[in-house]
Amino acid sequence: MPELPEVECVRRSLQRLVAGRLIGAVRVIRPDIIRGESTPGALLTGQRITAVRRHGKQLAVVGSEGGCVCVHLGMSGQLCVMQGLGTVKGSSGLPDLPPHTHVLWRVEGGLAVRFTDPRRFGGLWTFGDVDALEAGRWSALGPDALAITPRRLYQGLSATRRPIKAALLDQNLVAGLGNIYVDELLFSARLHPLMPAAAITARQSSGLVTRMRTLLRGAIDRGGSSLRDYIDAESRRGSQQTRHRAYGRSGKRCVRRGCSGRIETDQVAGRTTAWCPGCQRIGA
DNA sequence: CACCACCCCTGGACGC
DNA sequence: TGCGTCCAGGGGTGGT
Repeated sequence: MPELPEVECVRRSLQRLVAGRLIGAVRVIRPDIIRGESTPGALLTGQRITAVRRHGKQLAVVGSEGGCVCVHLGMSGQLCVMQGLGTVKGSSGLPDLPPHTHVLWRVEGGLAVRFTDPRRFGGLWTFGDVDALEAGRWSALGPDALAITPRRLYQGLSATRRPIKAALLDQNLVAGLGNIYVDELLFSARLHPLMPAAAITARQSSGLVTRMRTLLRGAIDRGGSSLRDYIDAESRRGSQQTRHRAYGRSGKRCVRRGCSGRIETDQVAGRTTAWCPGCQRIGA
């Protein structure tokens, strides 16, 4: 579900609400979504949350004893802070949890953080420390999409024969873009999704980096794209979906002034891809 | 090595 | 109302 802007919004809301607080207990409802050690200690019980970090679409909750839990939301995952758990609710003494809640952390101050994921494409990965996460799970990821340099993107794109859409979706090349934001980025840069990645010029590549930053930062400012079920850790929806110019606009008129094209869709790199045949070109 | 097809799961929208 | 089909923002893996 979530791409870089949505994951960053979750990170910020978690940071605001639970950073500095002590994790009191953890309840694991579905153990099979956890990879690595799944003891209470590995899940940060007894540790204070010192930071919530992000690389691409992945989050890492870091504990005061060095422990680290990497969270990947997949397509349908949510990390949500629940409030008002200071008092006992219901006869069971447990809060009403939404379906598909797999892990629940109790946090100091009557709070709880729940990980919910109906499709279970997401999951949790525990590490002894941040270094182990970076040397392990995050080591193959490319630079974060908000930090990649024009030179690095150019090198990455030049080295593959794939269409540019497939290359930009590859998290090992650049981390954080998904199907929505790649289509929006290519629309913004007027590049056709089937253009061979290696055909890009250094100039076009640095233009892509500039547009990528503007697009992603703007989306973060608007709280991300809420197409169906995306909400941040405070259950807030975003509004970036109202700004999409290619994604989800199949058959509609291109919004560019002077362009008479209609948005077309087809499968590229196994994903539904939307572009304007009028202003997105393979060459120049 | 690089790439593609396929698989993993559930829920919502739609057609009959 | 109910059932079948298709589709969805994620990634990993095995085969060519």
